[in-house]
Amino acid sequence: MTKLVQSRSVATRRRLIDVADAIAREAGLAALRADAVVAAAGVAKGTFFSHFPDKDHLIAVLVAERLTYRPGARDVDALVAALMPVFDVMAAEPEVIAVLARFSGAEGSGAALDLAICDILTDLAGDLGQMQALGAVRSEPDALTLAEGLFSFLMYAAGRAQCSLMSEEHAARQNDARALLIRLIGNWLSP
Amino acid sequence: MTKLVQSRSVATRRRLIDVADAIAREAGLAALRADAVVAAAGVAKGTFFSHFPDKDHLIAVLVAERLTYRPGARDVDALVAALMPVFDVMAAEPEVIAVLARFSGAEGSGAALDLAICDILTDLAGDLGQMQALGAVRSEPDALTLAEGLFSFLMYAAGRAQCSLMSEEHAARQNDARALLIRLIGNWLSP
DNA sequence: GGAATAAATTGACCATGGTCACTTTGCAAG
DNA sequence: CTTGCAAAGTGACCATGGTCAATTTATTCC
Repeated sequence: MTKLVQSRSVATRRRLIDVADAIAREAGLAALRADAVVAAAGVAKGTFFSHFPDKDHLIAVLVAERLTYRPGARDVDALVAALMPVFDVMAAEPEVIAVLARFSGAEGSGAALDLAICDILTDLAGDLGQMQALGAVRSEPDALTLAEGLFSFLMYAAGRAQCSLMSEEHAARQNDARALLIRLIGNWLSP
Repeated sequence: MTKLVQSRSVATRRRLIDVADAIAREAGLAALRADAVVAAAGVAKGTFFSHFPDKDHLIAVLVAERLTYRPGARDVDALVAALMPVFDVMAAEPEVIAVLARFSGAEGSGAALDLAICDILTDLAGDLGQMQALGAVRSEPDALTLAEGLFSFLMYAAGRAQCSLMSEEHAARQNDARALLIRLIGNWLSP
């Protein structure tokens, strides 16, 4: 009664993801076209959508592979530093937030992304638990709740970082959002 | 050098919004089709997109009109109660979150939605300022920062409330998300 | 090997959002 | 009134995401 997946299938799936990742890194997620992926991967359109319910699910996989949190922080500054790579990925392109907003909740929708987020929350909660024991952060809400709060700040600040305009002003907004994020985190964790 | 907008134009725009709102309330935002709006409003497709850069901008207007916060809360419980209508709107349909995620940041993108959110943040900050003076909430971060934190919790919890499945399980998730939200808010505001 | 069944893939086709060169309408000055 | 110009509106057309009945490829069992 198991599904029985052929190796050919996982290879095709892998190829689709890799090709899409290459295009996305080259031209940005916004420029990702299903046709282009399909052409570069050497498969038909239908194959794409038999592997992913829709394009966003593929993007979710790409985003999931980008989102990584390195655990080990034992004070707030280190934690903030460790969260910056996550924030940078979130704030880099509007599509990331769109996909996060769509899949960050409903278990079983964005599969890969769900898992990635879940992992991050777990790792974060782990670190926060340690920090609570050390008295580095407030002890009142449980570590997981603290972690969820942090994650919501990340998403909010990343949304704030988006800007339709270019370079200079964009950089300014990024900094604004980063400052906002750090302020929120500080106040959220302080004992 | 002012733009000079004809009354005919504002009438058309209003009609588009009203028609779209009617359809959205009847069949849901997900079922909103540009063609349907255009047909019901009695205008051509091009007119739609000369009034709104894309469909999301129209949806943003609809959402903006739904989002309202009644100021006046002087303790945390009252505040939570006052935020529930906002949460309900956010959590009602996935499209709401999508549009919020896209427009909640970049000033000048979602115009109407930007303003609505800005209003809410201002009103919230006002109430929080009063509450700080009364000692009902922590006084350390400024009221606006507290308000932004609350808003980020709202969005996060609303995202969590989404579920691909139906009625019963959906209701359960809604409650989970609501409990999460209340927990986050409580810990965020407690002195 | 050769059915029989299941998994994977195909590509023509459709739905829908969005564009743009052109037409029509409103308005102000002569 | 008419002429000129800007605002508003039009609809054929295009781009792209997504569908599905039909086809090809793998696997299992005899």
